[in-house]
Amino acid sequence: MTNEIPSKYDPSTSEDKWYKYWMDNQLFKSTPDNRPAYTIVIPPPNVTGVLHMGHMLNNTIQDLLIRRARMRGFNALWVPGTDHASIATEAKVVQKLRKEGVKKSDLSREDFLKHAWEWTDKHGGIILEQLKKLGASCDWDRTRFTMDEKYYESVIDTFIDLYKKGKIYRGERMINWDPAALTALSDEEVIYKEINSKLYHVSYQVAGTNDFVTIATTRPETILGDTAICVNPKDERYKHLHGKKAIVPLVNREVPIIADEYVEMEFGTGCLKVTPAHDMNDFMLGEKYNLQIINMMNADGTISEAGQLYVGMDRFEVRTKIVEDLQSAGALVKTEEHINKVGFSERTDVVIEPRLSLQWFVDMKDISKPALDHVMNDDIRFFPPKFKNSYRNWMENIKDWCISRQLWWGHQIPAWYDKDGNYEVAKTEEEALSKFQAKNPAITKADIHQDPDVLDTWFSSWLWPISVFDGLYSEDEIKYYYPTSDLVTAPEIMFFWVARMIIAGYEYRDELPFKNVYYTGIVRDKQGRKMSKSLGNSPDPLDLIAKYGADGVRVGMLLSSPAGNDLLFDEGLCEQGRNFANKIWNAFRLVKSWEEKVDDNLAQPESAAVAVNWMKNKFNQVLAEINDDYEKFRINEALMTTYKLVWDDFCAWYLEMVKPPFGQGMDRKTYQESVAIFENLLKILHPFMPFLSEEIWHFIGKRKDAKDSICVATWPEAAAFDNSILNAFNQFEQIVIGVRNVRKENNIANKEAIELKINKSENFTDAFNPNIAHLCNISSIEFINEKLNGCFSFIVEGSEFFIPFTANVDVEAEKKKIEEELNYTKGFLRSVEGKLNNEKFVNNAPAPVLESERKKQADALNKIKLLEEKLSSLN
RNA sequence: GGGAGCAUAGCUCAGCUGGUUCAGAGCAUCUGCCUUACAAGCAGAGGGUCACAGGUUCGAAUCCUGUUGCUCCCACCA
Repeated sequence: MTNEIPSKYDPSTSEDKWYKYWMDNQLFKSTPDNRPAYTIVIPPPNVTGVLHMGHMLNNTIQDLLIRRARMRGFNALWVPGTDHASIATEAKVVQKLRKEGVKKSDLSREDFLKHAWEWTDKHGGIILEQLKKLGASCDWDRTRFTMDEKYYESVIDTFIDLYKKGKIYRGERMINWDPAALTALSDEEVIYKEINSKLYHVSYQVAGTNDFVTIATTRPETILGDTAICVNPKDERYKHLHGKKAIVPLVNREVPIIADEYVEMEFGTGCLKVTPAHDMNDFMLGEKYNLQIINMMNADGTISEAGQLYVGMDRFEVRTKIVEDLQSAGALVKTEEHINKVGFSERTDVVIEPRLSLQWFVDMKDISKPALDHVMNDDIRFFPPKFKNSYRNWMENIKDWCISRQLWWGHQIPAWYDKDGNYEVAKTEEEALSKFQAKNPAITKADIHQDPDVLDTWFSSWLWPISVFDGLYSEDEIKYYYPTSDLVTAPEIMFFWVARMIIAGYEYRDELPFKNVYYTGIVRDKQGRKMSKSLGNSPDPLDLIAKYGADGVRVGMLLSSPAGNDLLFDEGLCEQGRNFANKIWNAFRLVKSWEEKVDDNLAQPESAAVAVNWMKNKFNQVLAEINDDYEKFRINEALMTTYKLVWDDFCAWYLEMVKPPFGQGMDRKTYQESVAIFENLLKILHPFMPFLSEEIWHFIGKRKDAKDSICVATWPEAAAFDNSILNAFNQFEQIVIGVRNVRKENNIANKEAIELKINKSENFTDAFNPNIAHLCNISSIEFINEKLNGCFSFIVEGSEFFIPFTANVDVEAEKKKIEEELNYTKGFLRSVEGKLNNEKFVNNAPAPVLESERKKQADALNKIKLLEEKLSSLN
């Protein structure tokens, strides 16, 4: 029978089968009942995204947590879904249209959105299908999308609510402007890169004199917008200039020379040109000194009419041109090489332009307070906790959130404007109109228009843990599932997303959105580079699954990724996972083969009874460790502990101990016990390896009915364990290793039965005697009270073990070995006695430590005695 | 510039509030084995001044100080 089961586990035939089985039997479905809820909401991937290694790691961990919770009797719900990813998706649609020769500006908003929805329908959900390959046990009937009708509504309601509370305002601010996407970006969407650029020294004439003052700038094109020169008030070099005016070259504008501590005297010339419309800090100076603001650039990065010169030219062309012109005008003093950091758009990778514009903001100061406090006091726990520091740092210095984006794909801002620029925030056009009419009855629909901008994507995803339930389901559902239990995400989006969800949670439910946040690391390649599509160093997760099986990949990913630490990914890890699956598979083949060997006439051998008892205790001991690891989110530890339990304790020791001798039958009791133990192992393996564990589950032991899936099997109950049997096993293990070493060193074949004589010490336990004979091919065990000559021997815990010499004995090698052990033990004794002879140690060390040192001393003395006797017996 | 963290075997990491010769695990490496579940396997072995220098202590990988090297986050100097 066994030979009908292939010796290699083949995931490809089993994985799709079991996923279908889970779906058919609706095992991932959740509706409220009287069990406690355990909820995870997926960090929604971009709707048109494709699964990458980061998703793999992240979702494997979520699946692991949810599967374990399900088995532990929780009503486990994992809510899947996708994010509309406003700017990323819009950029892709624009790009696709461009390839078709269509410009966004040629389309109406409605037509563009039609294309965007087509794109979304075509690519959306691919990633969710990929997650199924991984084994993700989401309740797919609850799949949500941030642009679903109900979700859309809750986003709009939130905006209106915050506006009414005075937490949303509209204001003219310096924002990060993406001149390619033509939209504002939040600070978090700007990537700073070090760039080799040039520092241009340009001289400005001091008005009414023949004096010149030299400034340094990396952006000479902004000279067109200069409205001041600034020096440090303490700077002796420039004191004579205070209150004077300077003439901006080329445009010949007179601007004030102001003094402010902001200027660093050491940098450049210590003299700064001020362009309030095109630099964050200059804007600040502009406000402080009431400077003129000249917006000399258009939205697309070309020079505006206000710039006077180079109108319509691109900002980078102008940079080259203006340098030439400054040179011809004799205003360019010199050019230095300079490394500085320049902000780039995360999405379009063009240089960000600081830009003054009217945008919508959320006032974060008050609403973020509870979110800070509840993380700091561990109401919401972070794993690893070190991330609390950066969280605190960000929250304490939180700035208002610019939430408007000049895009079409997203939640359109519910504000309407009349022709004079007055606005009303309302849910519908009708409502807005009536608000306008209350002030001016003459206004008609034709006079007002909705704000064309949409909201920042994160303004919808910050509601995710609430809004996946909100609207579609009853308030009872939210009460049941919210707060969710654990959130698994990347530290990179701690501010974008995690912090804001916590803020929204307290603002809208007056409660935390989740209890624990587990931060995964970044998946890197062997050289430590982040795995990314553009670098081409990321394997396709689906290829990996095809090669190693989903279980193999899951194990591979989890083996080396402690919370918050980066995962250095290497295919070897998946190989290890696959090998582990195969090991379990073969253990299954062995146990399965016993099924038909069961002989009711056979009594359970004593060795098997001992092994079963030990294995049960061992299991309980390890289970306690694993449960503890899970509590602390030490997932890789839980896996490694499980791995060793299965591979070493179960396969290498237990199965060998209960395996009947060749050609003999199996007693029913041992068989049943073995199946029961195996089933328990499968249960703790299931969160790591859902497919394999399900496959074996159905072919070992009896299943009640079709729905008797391991997914819903009960997690083993933690039970007490007997340390004495575990200690006895350790002694037994050393004895077996001792015998194996004697065999190996002296070329005694395993097939050759040998005699073993034991001179017991008081520490010797008899519990495993039958197993020694069984595992080591011992023909007879005899207990003696003397030293034997002419034997190989070894010592375990004071007991001496003798194996009669065979023909090919190497006495010298044997002596050398004993001498080595003797030296080691003497050295050990010296170190122990060194302590014990130290008066200060004896006086200061606590009693238990002293006692243990004394015991070590006694044991060592005894061992030395035995070894010396042994050595002399060989002479 | 501000903040956080890290440095232990070739690699990835454990090592909790100082106390087993405390220096560990897995992988990798090496040496034997196709032993009737598994060569995707079995049995063994080697491998580390715990970054460096001081200090506290009877005792330090563990606590303190400094040095060096690395990583991340935040801010952004024209």
